[in-house]
Amino acid sequence: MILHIDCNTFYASCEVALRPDLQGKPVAVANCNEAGGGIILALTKEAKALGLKRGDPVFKVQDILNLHNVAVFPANLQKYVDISRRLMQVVREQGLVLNFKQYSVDEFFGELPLTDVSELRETAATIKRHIEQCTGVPVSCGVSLSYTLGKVATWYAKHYKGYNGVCVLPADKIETALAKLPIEDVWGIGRQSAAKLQCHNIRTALNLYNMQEYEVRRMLHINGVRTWLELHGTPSVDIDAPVKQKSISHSRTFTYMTDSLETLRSYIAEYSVAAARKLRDQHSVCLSVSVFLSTNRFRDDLEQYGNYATTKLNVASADTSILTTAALKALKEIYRPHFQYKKAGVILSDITTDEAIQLDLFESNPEHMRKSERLMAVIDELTTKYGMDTIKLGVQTLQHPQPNLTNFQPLKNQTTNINDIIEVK
DNA sequence: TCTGGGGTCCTAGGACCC
DNA sequence: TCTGGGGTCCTAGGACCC
Repeated sequence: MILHIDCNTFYASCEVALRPDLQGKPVAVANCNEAGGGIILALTKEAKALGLKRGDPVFKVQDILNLHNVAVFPANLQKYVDISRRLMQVVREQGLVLNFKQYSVDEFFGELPLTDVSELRETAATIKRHIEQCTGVPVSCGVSLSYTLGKVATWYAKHYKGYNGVCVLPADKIETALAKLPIEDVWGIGRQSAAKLQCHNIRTALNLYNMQEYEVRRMLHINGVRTWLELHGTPSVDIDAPVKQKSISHSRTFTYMTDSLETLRSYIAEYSVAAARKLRDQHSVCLSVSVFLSTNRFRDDLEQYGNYATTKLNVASADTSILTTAALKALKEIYRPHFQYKKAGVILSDITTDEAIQLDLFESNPEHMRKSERLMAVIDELTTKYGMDTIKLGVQTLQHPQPNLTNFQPLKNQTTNINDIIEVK
């Protein structure tokens, strides 16, 4: 049987786990620590009770946040990744789950070599307790015949209190469970597919389950068929994460609109530096550097413009200055004066491993490449040890404002910085 | 529904080959 | 002049996920 584990309000739970004094209090995590305007990413149930919702723009709910003194944390992905790694580790050490894999930062799949329903439920409950004790993060568990059905079981574990966070869905209960599940809550059925299906009066997961395979294929193509097979108990989705990412991007929505090329150059340089670092961290190089720009899509009183361009490199690289130069060249191609820009980003693609770089017949200089590698290694070491601001390109000139919140929490790296470590008295 | 960010895979159509 | 058949590769756009 497939086990699915989903962390409850993961980002918020991580912050509370490292700040026990906030247990039972309203806590929000928002991505408002950098240049972005920011939206709410995660909320504890106490914060949800105030009417706050995931996706709310921070500026719109600022009054509620301040009135109820909600603790707002800037999103700190590295910390959440560390805690999810710890979760992986404690489950593997416990040894009850086979083939335990990470699907996303807060979701996991594995296999339980059991058939008896009550045994499955007890084992899943044991795993849940162990995770919560070792990480401080509450989780929900679902067990069934396939990945999608495992997620269906977890949906029940979360939506019905009586399950206490653990739901086992055996073969003879599948149809009953699918009958109460809205079609748009099925994993793999997004907004577009849900709308299409609803036009054909397919409103629940059971309606989809009862369709013929060829009908599903015609409407939703191969991925729809995979979901359909999963609902019928045949594991068909690939949950194995690729070893290396095939594209790496870094983008932000700016706090203020700007029409200045100099400002945009500074943003694009900063995003290139960040993307190049991610590229080196996975020991890759890239051949394509793309840049995109757009105006504020929510301001219909202003003229809209959006575009992107790609610079192809002759030799694959992960050198910050080479990638930044390429990005600035692409920016120059698409920049038009007199527009108010709100968002920009850099995307690195055509990624390959840094172990076998195809040289350019005429232009490559192995000596330069060795120097570049050493320089990047030194920069990465410095910024890891002393912070990202330690050494910068000349074109990076930006300062970032802080949001205007009474209970805004300082960025703390309890999992990586000895000075931020949690104190136990 | 709406002031995020970062990914993946699939499909259709065009350009090209023999 | 005659209205084939069988491929590959690339790209943009769309759909999905967290």
